[in-house]
Amino acid sequence: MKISQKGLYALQAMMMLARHHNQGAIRIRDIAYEEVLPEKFLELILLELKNARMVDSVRGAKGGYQLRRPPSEIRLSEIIRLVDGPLAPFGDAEQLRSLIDRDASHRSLYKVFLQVRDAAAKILESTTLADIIGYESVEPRRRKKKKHEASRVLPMVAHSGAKND
Amino acid sequence: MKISQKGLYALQAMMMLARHHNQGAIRIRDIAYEEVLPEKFLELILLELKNARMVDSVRGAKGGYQLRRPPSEIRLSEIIRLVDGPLAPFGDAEQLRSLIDRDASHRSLYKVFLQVRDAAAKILESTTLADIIGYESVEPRRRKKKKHEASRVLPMVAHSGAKND
DNA sequence: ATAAACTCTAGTATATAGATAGGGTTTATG
DNA sequence: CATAAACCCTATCTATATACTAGAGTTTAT
Repeated sequence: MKISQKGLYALQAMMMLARHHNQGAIRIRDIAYEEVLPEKFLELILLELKNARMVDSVRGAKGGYQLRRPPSEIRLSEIIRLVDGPLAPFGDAEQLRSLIDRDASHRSLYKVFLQVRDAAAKILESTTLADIIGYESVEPRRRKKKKHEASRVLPMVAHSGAKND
Repeated sequence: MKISQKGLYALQAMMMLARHHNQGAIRIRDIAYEEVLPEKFLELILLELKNARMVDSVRGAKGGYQLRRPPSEIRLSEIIRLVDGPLAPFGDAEQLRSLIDRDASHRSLYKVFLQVRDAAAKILESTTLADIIGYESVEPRRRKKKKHEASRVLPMVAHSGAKND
């Protein structure tokens, strides 16, 4: 899975709308300004998000966009899948499972691909917009922090390999 | 990270060479035939693998390619990074760490990207060619096949709101 | 000498990415 | 009810990447 510039814009726009949740409709122009995104391109992205029923639009003067569900119910995986396609590094999960069943000589390779996909899915399906917005939202209820996802303030600099990619 | 067709070809070629390790130089033609890959395209890929010192070539008549190191010392991550670039879903690990340090308003988002990258790296850096040519020997886990999803003729299906990615 | 085989530089067709342009439609508001 | 604000929608454009193909050049076994 590759997250494109467009995918990043979509995530940023959704984060912005999450920060302004239940403040009514937000204009494209304001999203573009606050997140520093190309306005006309953002328009297309928001249209796509609307057609996917992740946001609602209000047309006409005083119009704009707003989240259709609370930030805590919008997973990063939804946004990424919509804009950039499957989370699998090759094909999609169903294709991989099919190849694992049918292609004996590359079975183990496809199993590894599926492992990678599952690892990504696990992270992106369990992270919501509420988890990643700095917040101070007008949301009535506070977000509860789960113990096992301790707030890591420092960057994870000590990871597996020494490589940068 | 996205694995391209070319990346898949590279992995398949390396798996073939691993299966024939220390059987001397293998001709491009034989790799292409056994793995069913376009010969001239494969030629370019092998050249790239050679320049990256992952394989050795023997020129002239009776020439061919062979692995430079034993299969157990060649990680899938090396091959993928060479052909398809960084494992991170966006940018590379160094860029992400820099963004985490500098871009306060998107810090948490980039942290998630880095988590995804680390998860992929963990898998791909710990899996070697020896692990995946194993001929059912090293079976990490069995996939159980459901009967109703048995035969499928894999269409390259466009992604929509599917659950399969 | 010759043919087998890798080496290397180009070229090509198609798709995707990342936008921009502009007219159409809807709606608040005075 | 006129008008401007704002979303809606289709079209177009440029650059780059992807997935190959072609062919001349070089090396080496026999």
